Amino acid sequence: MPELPEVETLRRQLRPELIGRTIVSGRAFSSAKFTQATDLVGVSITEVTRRGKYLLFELEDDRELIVHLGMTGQLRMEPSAAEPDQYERAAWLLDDDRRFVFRDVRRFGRIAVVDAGDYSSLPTLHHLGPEPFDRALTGAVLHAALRSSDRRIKTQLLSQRPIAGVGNIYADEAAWLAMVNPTWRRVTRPEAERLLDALRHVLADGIEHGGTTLRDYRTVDGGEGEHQRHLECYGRGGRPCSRCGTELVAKSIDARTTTWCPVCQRR
DNA sequence: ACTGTAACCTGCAGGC
DNA sequence: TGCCTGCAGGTTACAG
Repeated sequence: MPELPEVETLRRQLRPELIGRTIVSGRAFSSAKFTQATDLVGVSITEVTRRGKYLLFELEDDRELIVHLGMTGQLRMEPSAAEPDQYERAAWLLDDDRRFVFRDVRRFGRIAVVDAGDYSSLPTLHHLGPEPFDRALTGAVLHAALRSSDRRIKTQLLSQRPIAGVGNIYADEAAWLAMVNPTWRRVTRPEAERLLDALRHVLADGIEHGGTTLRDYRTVDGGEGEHQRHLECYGRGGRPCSRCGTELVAKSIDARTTTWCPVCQRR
């Protein structure tokens, strides 16, 4: 499910519910990916932040609870009496008699409890690139980052190194908007400028629309996002480009389906 | 240090 | 109806 707009939507919804709440107890599905959820007893949440696709719950004891949603993760608030379903992977009982629940059908998600700021156990977070809306991230900075590798632009974006939080949907959307071909291995400085503008544009739109619900993604209240109604490129292979009418092409690029317009996204 | 590939999981849609 | 294959918002371990 979850790219930056989906995770940011959840962060904004969870923050007022969780700040100041004390975790009474935690339970977890019996897999090392989730069992650290049980390490939190009698500790309160002081802030809810985000880096890329990672949700960070700051705790009063200078630790952080980190949640990554994988492909199918969901976060919910429930009354403590609610029946857990078979896909619940972690749940925390709060001092207001509600449960904060992590549900994840495919179990690609992950729960970690770390000392504040110590991300060495999560390689992608540890080496995460700048936030898309960080003012220090300029076209020149993105250009330099993309030049440091010969991998395809799409692959580099998905690596989380040049910029944080971009996944398959928003990578295809931004490349289309910027008229940059995702299969290129190098971009010019002006192309990098356009790509950064486009990334910011599609991510901001995604947040504005509460995220993209294709299958599993749900907001905290169980609702769907709206951004799937605004997609111009992702998932539209074989259909006409809304800019020029040419049939969009979909091919597997480094094992991820990638869609682009062979006319607009051409030099 | 970097890169490509397989692996981790389950559900669902489409073809036969 | 049922079986089989391929595909899905991601990250990470491992081999070269």
